[in-house]
Amino acid sequence: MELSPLAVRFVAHFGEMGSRWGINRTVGQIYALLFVSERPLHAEEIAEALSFSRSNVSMGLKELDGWRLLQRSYQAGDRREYFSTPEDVWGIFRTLAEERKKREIDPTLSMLRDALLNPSDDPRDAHAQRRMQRMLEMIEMLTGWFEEIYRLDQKSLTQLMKLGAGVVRLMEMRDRMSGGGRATTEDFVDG
Amino acid sequence: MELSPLAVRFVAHFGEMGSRWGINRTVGQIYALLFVSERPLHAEEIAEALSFSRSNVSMGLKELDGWRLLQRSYQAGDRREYFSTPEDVWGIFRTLAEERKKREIDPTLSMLRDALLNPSDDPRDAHAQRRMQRMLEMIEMLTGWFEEIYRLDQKSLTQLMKLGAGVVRLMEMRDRMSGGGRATTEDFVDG
DNA sequence: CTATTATTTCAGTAATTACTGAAATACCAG
DNA sequence: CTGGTATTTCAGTAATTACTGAAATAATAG
Repeated sequence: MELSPLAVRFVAHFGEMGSRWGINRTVGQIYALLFVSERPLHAEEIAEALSFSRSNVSMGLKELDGWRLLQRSYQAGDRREYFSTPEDVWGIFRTLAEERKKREIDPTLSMLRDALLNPSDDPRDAHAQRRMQRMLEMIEMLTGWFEEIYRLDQKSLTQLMKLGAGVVRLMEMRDRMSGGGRATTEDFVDG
Repeated sequence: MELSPLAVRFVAHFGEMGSRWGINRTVGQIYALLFVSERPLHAEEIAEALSFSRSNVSMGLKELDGWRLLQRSYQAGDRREYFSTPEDVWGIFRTLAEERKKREIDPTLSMLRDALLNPSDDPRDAHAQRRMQRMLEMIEMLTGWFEEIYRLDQKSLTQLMKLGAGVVRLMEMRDRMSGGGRATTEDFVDG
C-alpha cells in the first residue's frame, strides 16, 4: 500500500512526537496511519505500509489497544482482523485525557494520600508534609474539576470553551445577583 | 545528608513516575528532593543525598531548568549555587502545563496548519485532509481555551474549579435571560 | 480432526537513552 | 594574574527500550 506525501508527513510527525507523548515511534506511526486511512487496515497492510516487522505491528496494536484508541472489525469472508481509529475526535481526546490521568496522575494521588494518612512525627518531615499536602490539594482540585468537566456532553463543552475567560464575568454576575438579595446563587446553580 | 523515610518515599515515587512524565528517573528524583527540602541545596548535596554522580546532577538540573521548574540562589560567603523549587504549587502547575503544551501540542498544531495550508489535489488525500482538519479544529479549540483559562488569576480559577459542572447551569441561566428579551448575553458577558 | 492462515509471544539483537569520570571551562578571592 | 573551587561538557560505558525473526499458539474452513 502506497502512502501519499501528505500521509507520509503525518505519519512521520506522529513517529517523531511519540517519545514526547509517552509512546514509541512505531506506535505513533501506526496510530497516525490508521487515523488518516479511509478504511480499516489489517496488520499485514500496516506492516507493509510502514516497513515494520509483523510482530512489531502486533505489539504496537496491543499498546494502542491498552490506550483504548483502537476499533477492531472483520470483513465478510476474511479471517483477518481489521483496525481503525474512532471517528469522533472529541471522543478520542476524552479517552486520551482519561488514560493519561490514570497513568500520570492517579498513582501520585494515591501515594500522597497514603503517605499523608498517618503523619510522620519526625521533626525533619514537618516541612515536607506541608509541601506534599499542598501538592495533594492542588491535584485533588484539578482532578475533581477534570472529572466533572470531561463528563459534560459535547455541546456544553463546546459552549464552555467558546466562552473561555468570559466565564469569569458569568460568575461575577451570579455573585452580584446573589449579593443583591433577589435571588441566591443556589437558585441558579446548585438548587 | 540523610533523608527521612517520608522523603525517601516521595523521591522514589517521582523517580519511578519520571518516565511516564517524559523526564528520566534522575531528573524526577532531583525535583522531588528539592520540592520537599526545607532549604535550598547545592549540587554536591543533591549528588550525595541521591547517590548520583556530580555530572549527572548537573545535567538533571539543566533539564529542570529547561522546564522552568528551578529557582537558583546564593548564600553569603559561599560560591556554590543553591537550588530550590518555587513555593507556589499553582505556579508550578501553570509552568508545567505551559511547557507541556509547548513540547507536546504546539509542534503538531504547526504541522497540521502547514499541511492543510495548501490542500493536496491527490484524490487519495480527501479523507486524510478531512480527518486532519477535524483534529486541527479540536486542538485549536482546546489550546485556545487553555490559553484563556490559564491566564486567570488564582482566585477566579479556584472559583471556576469549585463550580465544576455547575458552570453549565450558569450558561443556561445566561441563555434564558438572553432569550427572555430583558437583557442580552452581551450585556453580561461580552459587552 | 487436519491443513491452512492469522496472531502473539519471546529470546536475541539493535538502537537509544542514561550515567559516569575525566577533562575543560568558568568563576572568583587574594 | 594565580590558585583554588565550582560547574559543565563530553567520550565512553552501562542500562534500558525497541525491534526482529522464529517458534508457539489460536482460529477456522473443509
